[in-house]
Amino acid sequence: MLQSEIITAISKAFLALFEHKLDEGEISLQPTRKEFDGKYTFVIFPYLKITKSNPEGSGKLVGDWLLENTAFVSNYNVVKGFLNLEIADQKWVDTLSTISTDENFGVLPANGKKVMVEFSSPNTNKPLHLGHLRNNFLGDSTSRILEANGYEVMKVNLVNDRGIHICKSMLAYRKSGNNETPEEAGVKGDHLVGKYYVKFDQEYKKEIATLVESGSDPEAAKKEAPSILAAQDMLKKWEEGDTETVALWEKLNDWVYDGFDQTYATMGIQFDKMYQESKTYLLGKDLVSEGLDKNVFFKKDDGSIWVDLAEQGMDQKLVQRGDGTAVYITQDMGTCEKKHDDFPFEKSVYVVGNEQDYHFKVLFTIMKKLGRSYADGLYHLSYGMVDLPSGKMKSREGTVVDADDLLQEMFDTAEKHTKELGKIEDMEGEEARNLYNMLGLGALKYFLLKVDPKKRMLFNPQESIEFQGHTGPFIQYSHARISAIVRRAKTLDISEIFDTSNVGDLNQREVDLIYRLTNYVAALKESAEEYSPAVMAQYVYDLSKDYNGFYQEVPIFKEDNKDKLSFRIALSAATARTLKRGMDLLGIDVPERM
RNA sequence: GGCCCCGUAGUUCAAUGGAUAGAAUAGAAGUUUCCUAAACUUUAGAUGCAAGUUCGAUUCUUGCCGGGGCCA
Repeated sequence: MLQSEIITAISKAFLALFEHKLDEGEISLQPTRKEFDGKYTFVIFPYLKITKSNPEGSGKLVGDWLLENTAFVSNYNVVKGFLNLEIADQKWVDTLSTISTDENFGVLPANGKKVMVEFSSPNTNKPLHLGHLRNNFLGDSTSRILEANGYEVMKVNLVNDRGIHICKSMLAYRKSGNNETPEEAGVKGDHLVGKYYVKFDQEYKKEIATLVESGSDPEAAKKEAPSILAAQDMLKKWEEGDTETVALWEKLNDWVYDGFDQTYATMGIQFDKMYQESKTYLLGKDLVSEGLDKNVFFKKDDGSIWVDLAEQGMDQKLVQRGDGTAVYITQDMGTCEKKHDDFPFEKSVYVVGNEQDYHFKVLFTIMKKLGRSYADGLYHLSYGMVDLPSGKMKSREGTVVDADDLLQEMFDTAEKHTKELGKIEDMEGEEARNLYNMLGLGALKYFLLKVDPKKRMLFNPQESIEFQGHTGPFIQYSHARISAIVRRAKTLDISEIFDTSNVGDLNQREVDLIYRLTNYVAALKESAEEYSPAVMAQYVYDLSKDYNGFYQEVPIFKEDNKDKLSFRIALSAATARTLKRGMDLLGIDVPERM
């Protein structure tokens, strides 16, 4: 809004002054640094060839033009090549008025484009862990941001429900499970199945040790151990459709799905569509023959089929084995095609860890070589691993943080903190419980989302449950405080909630805060571009911080501030709404009071 | 061995090639007649090393060092 008006004006200035058409896309404004006067800064250095003048002279020309030809630039100064613009108070007031009255502020109109977001992608042999949480929150938040940017979004979850890993759980269960059910065991279904996965691995390791003791080569022992042979045999049976095997598989998978459903519900995450690998793993073979026909792929002497990606700076990549069986990338090709058939997207985002960077690079290149028009819209939202202070998480070594346990711990901590503060003694059971969950989940989501997705991050359990500083609860608390002001304002007799005749001169804090509010749309767009909730997280945090500082300096209901009461209430209301909107894009609820 | 990602205050994170590298937290010192002190204010503290590109480099290029990942 305001930024784009300034950019348009600068573009006009260049046309008028230098007879040069400056594309609005290439003009960028930045916030003026605190130590200088002004609100927006236009850096003139890059345009000196166009202005054919020195930085100071060029800045003065543009500044003078803006001063004369716009109503909103009230003053300017030039320091070296930086043109600092000051904005008229009335413009800030008008801007706030727009934010306060526009019900759809910060939601861009539908653009008619479809985008699919795939995330979560759990395996059905064990429960969700901390790494999945980063994935889920990123996928969910990205979906919300894309939606707010006008896209029609479909959230999908491709469940890895087949393969050798699930056979391992099945084997161990059949051997020592005594047909126990999750109800009997008193645990969630996914945890029960995970238990047998661990059991299998213990047994398997013992067998290897025995074999090595009796003189086997360690590598060979891994392949010859009875357990692994049995698992492979079971996988074969499953693929052949053996009734008993499939029945066991279905039973265990159903339990796991039940468990996942509970966890997703706790996290507040839903999907529009589920894909199962058991139904998609045979896809892609027709694409292999298509690729052969089009000479995109080639066949080696042993019958195996490859693609040569040397042109793209990669190696040759196997797409089908000599015996005609598919490899991992084959089914991904097929699934990609199927997803597009189901939902003709312009963009498709895969939220998958960065250990698969190369895999997706290859996949997208192949789809492009096969001539798929949508291939340019394929995007791998790659994210780094979550480390613990003790080091890397390894499921086999039991150093994982279980998602359900962690969530519960967050809720418990929120309850403990809240009770210690003794603030909500008037809240009843249900309401208080909701608040604890809102706070615990908010703390966790914010902690995982505020970091640039592509970076590896450190998860410190102690810090994640902090409620002070750069955290979700800090923002939630700010929202609750502002809500209290708005509530109280309603009990006062204020004829006009936003009376512009009563504004007078704006102080610095007020301008800063409106300035911050206007950045919301910019943060929204930037997030969609980068698929980065981190940008939005930073935005809401800065807004909260500014508001708290504002209130400290300009208490709203203090006697000597009465003249601007309605204006400040409008400012508070707009801040609360924008905070809520931003937090919604992160998938974090904000309380009205806490 | 080949390719990819990451190295910023004690710690965890920021910074479209822009001005004196921002926050938070831990440390030091303060603030409550006014919304809800889960707050606010002040203070000290950092770009792995070495070159190059240019008006200007945390950012781009190259080499080295360190951490992680992928491919046989």
